[in-house]
Amino acid sequence: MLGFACICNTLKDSGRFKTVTVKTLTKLSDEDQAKKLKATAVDNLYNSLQILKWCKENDILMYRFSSDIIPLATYVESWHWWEDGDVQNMCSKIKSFVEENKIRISLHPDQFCVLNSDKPHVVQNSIKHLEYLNTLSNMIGNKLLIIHTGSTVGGKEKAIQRFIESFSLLSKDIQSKLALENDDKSFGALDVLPICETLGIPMIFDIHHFNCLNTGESLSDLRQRIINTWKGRRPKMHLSSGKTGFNDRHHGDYINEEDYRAALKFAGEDFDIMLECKQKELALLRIRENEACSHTS
DNA sequence: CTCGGTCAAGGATAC
DNA sequence: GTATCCTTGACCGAG
Repeated sequence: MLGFACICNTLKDSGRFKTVTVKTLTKLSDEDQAKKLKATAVDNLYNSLQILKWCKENDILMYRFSSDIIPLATYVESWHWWEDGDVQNMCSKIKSFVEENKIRISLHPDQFCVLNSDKPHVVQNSIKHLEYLNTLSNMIGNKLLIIHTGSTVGGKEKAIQRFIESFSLLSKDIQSKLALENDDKSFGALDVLPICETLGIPMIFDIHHFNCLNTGESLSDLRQRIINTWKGRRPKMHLSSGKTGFNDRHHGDYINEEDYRAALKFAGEDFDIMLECKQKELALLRIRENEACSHTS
């Protein structure tokens, strides 16, 4: 099964997300601030639902939500978004739709969520960010929050220890949703696997990140260990192509043929594949077209 | 209207 | 320490 992330180009404006800047917000009265934040949040939730419906119509049953649905979620104290009736209403519509259609959903915190930072305030902010995403997750029926290990300050060993310490500070609810993904610069598959095994959380295998960062380990050696971290749940992996070549860290617009074949080979019958390329759903549709062509020829 | 500098949030790197 | 870049999509002020 294939899925895509965040934006749906096909839906034009209703396939994207709006946000609010602090600069704009501070020019408004308290009342107008709440109005603006609410209008944006409800709009973003509505658009998320439109994308899910589009997915269903197109037989795409895996989707990753934008993490920016609630604007300035952990920054503004004046509006309790989770207590807003209209927000709750939109969330429950999303939750029902996801459950009825068995769509596999997930959320990624942004890059500034660094659980293993050496700066205590950064860890606190990261936990706040995860708490926001966890609350939203419970409202829309999401069970998977995918994060990276984070910083390497002080060396990888110490950084991993800090990650494990921060993990222990999280609520059980958040812990049960977290999955850890290998990255392309610092923490490779062989760094992430032991952390996942220690903490008992699933590992998201990103095959493009693996291509950018590995120490010569073979895919076949990793495969079963990764599957084991999912403890019977169906594993999920990420796929993208380098913009200018095999191990260019920048993501390309589409998935190229060789990368797709390699991912399919790794996935076998076991993994769902989340596409992470610039052209989102268009890349997924292109893969399908190519497969249809090769079947008929 | 379009364009391009800017934006809550962190980190890595070079000096 | 400080400056600068990484990186993403949308904002927003200038023209």
